Amino acid sequence: MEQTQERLLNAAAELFSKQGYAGVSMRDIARAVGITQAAIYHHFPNKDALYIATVTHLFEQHTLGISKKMSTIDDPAQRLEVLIGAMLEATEKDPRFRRIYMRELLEGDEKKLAAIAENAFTAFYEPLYALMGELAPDSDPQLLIFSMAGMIFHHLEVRKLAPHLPHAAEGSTGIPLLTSHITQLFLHGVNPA
Amino acid sequence: MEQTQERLLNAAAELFSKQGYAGVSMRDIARAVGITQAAIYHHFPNKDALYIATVTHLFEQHTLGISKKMSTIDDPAQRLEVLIGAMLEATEKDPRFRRIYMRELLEGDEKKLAAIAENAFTAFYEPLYALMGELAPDSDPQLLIFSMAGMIFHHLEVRKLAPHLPHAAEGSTGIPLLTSHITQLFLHGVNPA
DNA sequence: GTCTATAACATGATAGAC
DNA sequence: GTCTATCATGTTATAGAC
Repeated sequence: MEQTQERLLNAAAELFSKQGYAGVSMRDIARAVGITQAAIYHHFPNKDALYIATVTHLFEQHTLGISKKMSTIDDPAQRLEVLIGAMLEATEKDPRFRRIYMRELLEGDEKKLAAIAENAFTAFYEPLYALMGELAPDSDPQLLIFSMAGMIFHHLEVRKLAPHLPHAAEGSTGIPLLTSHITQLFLHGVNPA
Repeated sequence: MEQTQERLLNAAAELFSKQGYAGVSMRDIARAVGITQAAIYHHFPNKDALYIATVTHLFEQHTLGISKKMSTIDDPAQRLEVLIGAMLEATEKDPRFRRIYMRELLEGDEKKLAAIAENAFTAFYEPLYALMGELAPDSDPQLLIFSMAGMIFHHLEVRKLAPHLPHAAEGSTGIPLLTSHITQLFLHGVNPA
């Protein structure tokens, strides 16, 4: 069973994303996989390494498909819409990526953030950076990336809160609607002429 | 010293917002205030009660003067810029509110979120809703609010990660620059004609 | 590759002196 | 109101059998 490592990574992703690093014990993860806590140490040297491997694995899984989807499209505006739609779809289907990302921004120490940035994020970041350069050669690409990502993540993150606010929409907000909302806002602002 | 309770709440807010519930021990909080761990139990019956009191206190404190700042301005676009600037400034000056908000979105149960929405957000939410209605009568105000909030929060949240990404900007990104970036993007999109 | 056993330490909470 | 001392439990990690 070489696949134990894979199962560990998946169980860990589920637990860490929901309960955070400190909120999950090695026993919790072992129990989820059906082995004892000590056995984990055959696959990973310590909790920290398991966590970093988990995050890396999760980021790789998620960013790969999106990058591929983008690479076939020439028109920048169209590529943007595909990117936004793909990110929304991916993180709705599997919220673990988005939760870990948010968590790391909240409590990640410098060392963990550096590891994540290097191991998991750089490959995904480059095509985004290029896209923003094409869309708006005179703006700061990083600012644009962060604005886009902030909208995407927050719309999904806020779904649990939204129904409790005044003027709550009757139906739930679907991915296609969010995709076009964010794309239009990003391209043309609040009131397209 | 009746103020020990207040100091406990402030220290707890700082620590919980940074490290999460499970990531903070009663000893950590006690040390930050300069008393022993056992002494906390004179003020709060257990860790859970301390956490809930902390969040409530923080959200009450943060029932913002932002609404007031907005209320004096007639022009919607100008009001938007003031709002964005004020939110950026407030949550940079005291990141605890923003962090606890993000944290509650991540792991808050339905009951807590409902309480937060009603007690802390409704009063702040209404003028935003009105502003979006003025700016874009044909768009969904809630979607616009979430997009705006997502950008604001994410730009500040991502600051720790940004230096580790490729093409990292040389200088740090200041509030005035972020304010104009978000405002312009929100009003006119990526490439204002 | 997984187990049992255990070391070494951290944690939430309580008891009782002052 | 705060202290010291303590308890019971949970934690990461290691050692060694199978």
